[in-house]
Amino acid sequence: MSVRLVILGLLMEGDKHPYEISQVMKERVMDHYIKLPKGSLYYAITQLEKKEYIKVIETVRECNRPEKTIYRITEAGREEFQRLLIQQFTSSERRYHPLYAALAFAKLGDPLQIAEMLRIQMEEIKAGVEGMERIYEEHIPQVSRVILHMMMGIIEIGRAEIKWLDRVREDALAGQLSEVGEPLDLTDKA
Amino acid sequence: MSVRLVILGLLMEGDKHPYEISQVMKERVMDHYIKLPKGSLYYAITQLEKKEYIKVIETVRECNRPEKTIYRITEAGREEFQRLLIQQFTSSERRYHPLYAALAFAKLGDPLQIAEMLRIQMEEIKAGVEGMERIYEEHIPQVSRVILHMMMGIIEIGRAEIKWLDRVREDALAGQLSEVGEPLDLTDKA
DNA sequence: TGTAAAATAGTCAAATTTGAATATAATAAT
DNA sequence: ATTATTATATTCAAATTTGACTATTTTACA
Repeated sequence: MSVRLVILGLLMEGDKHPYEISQVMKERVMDHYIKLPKGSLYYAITQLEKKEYIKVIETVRECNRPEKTIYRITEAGREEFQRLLIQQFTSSERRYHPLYAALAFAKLGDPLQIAEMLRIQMEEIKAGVEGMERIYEEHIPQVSRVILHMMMGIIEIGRAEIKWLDRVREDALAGQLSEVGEPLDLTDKA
Repeated sequence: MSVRLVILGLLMEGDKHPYEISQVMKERVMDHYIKLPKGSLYYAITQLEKKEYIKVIETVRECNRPEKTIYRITEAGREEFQRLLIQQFTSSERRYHPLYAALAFAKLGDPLQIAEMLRIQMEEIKAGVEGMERIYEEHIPQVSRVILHMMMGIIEIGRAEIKWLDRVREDALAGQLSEVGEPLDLTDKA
């Protein structure tokens, strides 16, 4: 799972406590492209410690704050990281867009309501793409090309989704979603 | 969750036993765009029955096969279906490509190995897209436009991913993934 | 004729994910 | 001065997912 990859990857740079991992991810806008809920973070930390891929270095208490438990990656952890990196690169996990399931049953819903919901979806995706475009521009001088590539991937996949949903929405507005035997017109109007 | 939507959606067409739901999904190639492992299917059935969205109609035993428990959707179930359909259409669940996490830590891996893994990924995606293109062509005369739209979405998102990964791979081969401050060249070479 | 594979139908323990709850301190706002 | 919000830091129960296992029948095939 990517959670472990991220934890080990960030610990490769230096010792950290779990909350700090979460912070670093935000600073580097990783939370925009990697999912890591807190529950999963602490759970994964426990698992990694059990398997001795990481170990506790010290527990610090500043002021009256809760204790911070600082972890360090072990030699076995570094090997595990390489394994996980390859696994992540070769993962053939399929991703299912929630709208696939929705569209599969669209005939049982109200076309105009569907058109409206698609419009909102498109706006959300557009907002996400524009946000990532800004982040991309800001990061050009600072980050490596591979990170820029990754961001550009998010942008272009988002753009493809918008084009796609725009066609579906037009059809919904025209009340043609349920028509059978009519091939789609895919001429690019953009 | 989409599992419940699918179960209720298929039961809207008529009574079925769990295994039959699984079969119908395969016949309609839904397994290509909706994830529904068996464990989750039976779990969801139990949950839906608890909440009385579906009820047992009869248990049949043919020959010496295991019993088939046949379910029917209730009136409350039909209402729940409409609720779930809207929820699915308005879901803003973000989808995280496994390669995002992989690329975020690519600097800690071997560039040539990464290029090779990206090549394999691209081939897998290409195979998926070509498979869906065939399914699309075959289904044109039989299914509603909304289903064609959905399939075309899968195809076009896949194509966008291939173009994206092709650029990343070129950079990996050129050993440029870790370079900082170099904007990407996005001129379309296709 | 034997035997391997695929289809039928479902169960279950274990791993994981989710999201809310806990507790305190610092900062901002009215 | 008081209230609200954000930040720090973690825990936990409950819901869900996974994937392997059970058991039988039918079909393919050598």
